[in-house]
Amino acid sequence: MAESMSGFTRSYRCTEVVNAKIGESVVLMGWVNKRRNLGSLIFVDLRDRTGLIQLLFDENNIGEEGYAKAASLRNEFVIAVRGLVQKREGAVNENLETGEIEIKVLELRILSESLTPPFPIEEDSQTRDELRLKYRYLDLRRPDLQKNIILRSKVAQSVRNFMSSEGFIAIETPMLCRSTPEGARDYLVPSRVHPGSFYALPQSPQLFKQLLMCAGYDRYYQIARCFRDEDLRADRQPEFTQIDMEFSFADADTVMETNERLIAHVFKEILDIDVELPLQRMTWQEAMDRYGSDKPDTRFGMELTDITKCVKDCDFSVFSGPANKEGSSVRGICAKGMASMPRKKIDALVEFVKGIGAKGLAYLAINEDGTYKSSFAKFMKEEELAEICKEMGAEKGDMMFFASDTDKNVYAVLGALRLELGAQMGLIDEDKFNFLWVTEFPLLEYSEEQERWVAMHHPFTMPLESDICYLDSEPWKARAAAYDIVLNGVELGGGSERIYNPEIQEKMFAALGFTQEEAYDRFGFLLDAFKYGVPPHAGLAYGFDRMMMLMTKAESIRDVIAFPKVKDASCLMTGAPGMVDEKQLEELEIKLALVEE
RNA sequence: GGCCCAGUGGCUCAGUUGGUUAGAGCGCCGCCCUGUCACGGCGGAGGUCGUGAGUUCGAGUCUCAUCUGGGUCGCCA
Repeated sequence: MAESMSGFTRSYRCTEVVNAKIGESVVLMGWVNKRRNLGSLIFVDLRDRTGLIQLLFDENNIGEEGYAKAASLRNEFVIAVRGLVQKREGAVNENLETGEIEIKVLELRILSESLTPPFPIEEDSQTRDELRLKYRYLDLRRPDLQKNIILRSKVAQSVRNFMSSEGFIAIETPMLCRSTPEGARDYLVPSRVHPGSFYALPQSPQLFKQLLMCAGYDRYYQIARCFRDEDLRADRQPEFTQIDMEFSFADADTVMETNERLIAHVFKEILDIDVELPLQRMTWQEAMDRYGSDKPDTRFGMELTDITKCVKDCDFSVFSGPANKEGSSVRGICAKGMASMPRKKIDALVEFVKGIGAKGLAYLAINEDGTYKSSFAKFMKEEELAEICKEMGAEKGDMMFFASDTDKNVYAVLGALRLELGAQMGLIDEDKFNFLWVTEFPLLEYSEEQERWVAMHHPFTMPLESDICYLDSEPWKARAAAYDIVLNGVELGGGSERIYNPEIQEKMFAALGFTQEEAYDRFGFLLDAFKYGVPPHAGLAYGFDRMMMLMTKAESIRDVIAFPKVKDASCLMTGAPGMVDEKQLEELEIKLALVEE
């Protein structure tokens, strides 16, 4: 039977009862974490979000009836106790924050009973995700998850404090928006008042924050929920949170400088980590050439080397073909001391890169005796091999891998292989936090699917001033005044200077293949706004969930979000998304035409 | 949409080349126990192996399909 807590007022959370409270009469409430019944003595570990404290039930203190009630306690019962804080008579528990004390219970109330939980409520859960997510409210009781969720709150508060102190104004932007044609798929919300019309949930507050700059708010920020109807990943949820900001009268340098201080502030306050400023900066081209990635993990070396010029004239057509083709190249990475890598492991790496889109993987090892072990040496002259080794900086005992293809594919393959080898060889220092800025992204990238150029960042990104001249004739050559902040090989956030000149904006739309009408139909309100006095502006947005993953070293984004969704974007706890009543559809004037497989 | 991995009592797993009543630890239930904290001791309940079909004298074990979850490629301005 559930009892009332009437007359009881909780005096502390569990671990707030410290040694100094010995002798004090306290009221505690929480969950039964563990009971140990010794016959004439019962110990209960009481748990709340702060941790554990031991309760002692002794018939001499609590009476026969109270003792019987204590014996009936089971895990996850919610109880209230009144008692005295005392120094433990038995051994101290070194593993417990409150290990030197315990509560001699004088009165017990069972506020709520519990079924036996479907899985243990404990740290480092071994239970499969499916079950944990179905009973998320139980999973969220586990200390490690509580730690992450509470840390998330602290980080958000730390960000707010910093932004506020820098003169940023917190403004909320709409969740019911207009669907935009660029970018990810939108989540759509049907309008009842306008049958056949739909709102879209925001993929980001991009346009609204730019309009806030037009409106003179000068500096804006928001911890904003965003939505993208795309497939999930270990670090991607359909709804996610951005730390979003925009600056007026500011350029890229101001945005980067301010955000470096934000990062340093948060990491110092939350993790007591000193981030050395200024952060390293690297152009996109340099990042691709050195790491094969626009979000390089700089915690280890093993950088890419371009050997195109070494193999231009060789007889190995896999190399010489791309080596003599515009936009293609041959590049390699050198795994130090891995020459004796067994055949089986090499084959596994070949399979790995095939998954990235490589046709194959060439390798060249220099054995300790100076001879070669290679998949292609037989096609090459001795001096050509020596030239490659020299260019690669390889020595006896080293293993080299090569990719030859379009630059894009070579970067992708070697970038991924580098990370894989780095992990396999234990080169990554997990305690490091390596930040850097990647700058000067290409303005456009070609979409094979849409068979046109699309904005790499978004269509409102300012080209570098020096590259504006390319917009009319060769827009693919233009670089953007865009920047990403990267941490340990993860894109933490990104931003850009924005176009505030309607003429440049129209050129941009033209480069993207929009007609004047299409551009005005979708973004007319923004283009119009630019006609009424718009300050130069720039901004940035962080993926807050990813930031939390890195700060907590979580392997899955689900470990830093209270109620995450699974791979097919459904919620195992609530069953969302679900069917709706016929009546609801009627009101929306929507008829389903489900296609049967 | 493609590829890969997993699915055996409440939880986590084991289950030999397909062969008689499918095992273990934890948890759960009962009894005993005054200082435990992974409490201890004794006893007990509980699964037909995600689902369906097939191969076979015989399938947890092989085949196919399917469902569920995870990872990844495509996708994610």
